[in-house]
Amino acid sequence: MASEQAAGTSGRRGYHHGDLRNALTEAAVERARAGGPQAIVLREAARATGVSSTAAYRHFANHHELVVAVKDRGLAMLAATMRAELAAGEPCADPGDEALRRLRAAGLGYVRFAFAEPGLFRTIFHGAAEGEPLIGRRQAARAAGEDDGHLPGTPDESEESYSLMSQALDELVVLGRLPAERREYSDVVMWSAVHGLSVLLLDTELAHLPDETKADIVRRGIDVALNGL
Amino acid sequence: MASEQAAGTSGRRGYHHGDLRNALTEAAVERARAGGPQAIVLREAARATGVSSTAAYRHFANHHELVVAVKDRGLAMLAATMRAELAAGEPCADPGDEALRRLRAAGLGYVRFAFAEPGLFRTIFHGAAEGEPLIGRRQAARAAGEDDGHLPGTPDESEESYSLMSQALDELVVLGRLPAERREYSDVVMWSAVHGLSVLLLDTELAHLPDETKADIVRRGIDVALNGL
DNA sequence: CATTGAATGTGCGCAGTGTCAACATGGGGC
DNA sequence: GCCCCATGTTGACACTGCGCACATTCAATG
Repeated sequence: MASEQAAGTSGRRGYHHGDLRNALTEAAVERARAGGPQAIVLREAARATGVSSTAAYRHFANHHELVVAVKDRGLAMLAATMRAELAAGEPCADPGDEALRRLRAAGLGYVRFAFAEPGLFRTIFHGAAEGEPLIGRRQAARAAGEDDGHLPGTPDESEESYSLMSQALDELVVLGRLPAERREYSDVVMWSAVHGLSVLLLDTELAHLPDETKADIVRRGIDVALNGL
Repeated sequence: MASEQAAGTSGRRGYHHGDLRNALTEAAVERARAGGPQAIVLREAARATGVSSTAAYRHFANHHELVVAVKDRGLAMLAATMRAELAAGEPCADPGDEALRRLRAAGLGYVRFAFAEPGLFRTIFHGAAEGEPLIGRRQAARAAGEDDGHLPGTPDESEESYSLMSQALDELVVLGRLPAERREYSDVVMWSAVHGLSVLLLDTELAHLPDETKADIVRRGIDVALNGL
């Protein structure tokens, strides 16, 4: 009866699937890529995986947990895109220029991901109405003991996409390219700049602009942020 | 049978309601304020208005149109908040300073609205998956003839929240506080800055920060944008 | 190796949603 | 005064998330 999934791929060995949670998540990711967070429907994911709807509830307490799983995947892909953007450009000789290049590349990677995977991007930032932890959920792994200079409430370092920008900013301070007193909140402001660009160019009439114009706007936006810092 | 609505308020005079579309929209706005876009449910709005669910389809082609109506109201309230913020501060003597003050106030008003009405704010920017006109839908009123320097795809002037910032920028150029060659895209960048701040401080763990910290971040963010321009 | 209990998957049912089709009503124009 | 059409109503369909009772399998234990 299992129509869609060929038993070959990480297959179900009989009655038990073997990796249902992952399979469901993957199916959900696929839907989210195509249709955004609204397209994540538990029953459909189950159907696509060739399993009954209620089976999903053995691996996710409710629909929302499925969405959270998709968010995590999206976050990982976002970080990967940013890392790729970092690696793409060639390093600058001067350490200060290099740190700046990395900051800019991180921001660009952020926006690029939003454009490349709008469905996932929208899914990542969705449904935060009830103060749920949207980013950096993996903090559970770290005991809540140490009191570093870490701004509480900020995405913790385990969230790579955030730390990529944050680290570059730290370097800029060390290298004297950014006055230390302006370091505070700079990470959040930088993040907010690229996020705002992404959202507006994606979910607004600005989305209808030709791609080159969008690219110009993004460049301008990032420049403004870097200048302003 | 009509349980909730007292027949007093703009009442139904018998079988026909008289102003159903508005009544439904208002009910929907109320739900959106409390629970964001997801809370806009057509049947509920009808129920709250004391009317059958399908009656709504005489005024809205589908659920989405109801949401659009709520968006429009939200947009109007956003503009009102920004205008209020403009009027709140006292004007500066120097025209240049004044234009700058207005730009800053407009941005601040934007963020303030997001904080004051998160549900509506989220509703305004929601579900743009299929290139729908999110902002400035009233453009239908204006024939598509004249070719001003208006960047096509940009929210048109009828969208007040946008034009408030745009006008302030124009004044800055006229008064020589902003080089003309940097004027292009400045509006979008400014908009994106305040939007990014709003979204992140609302739909992220940053939402858990104490209010004063958030205010600091917003100030910093706006300063960075203004500086960078 | 047989048994047994927990993990996993199935079927069925409930409440709630968006939407459509067929019918009822009543207010405004001839 | 009559008739038409905008407006509102009832009933139904397909779909969703989710809970409950039952079926099956896997793995550990005697």
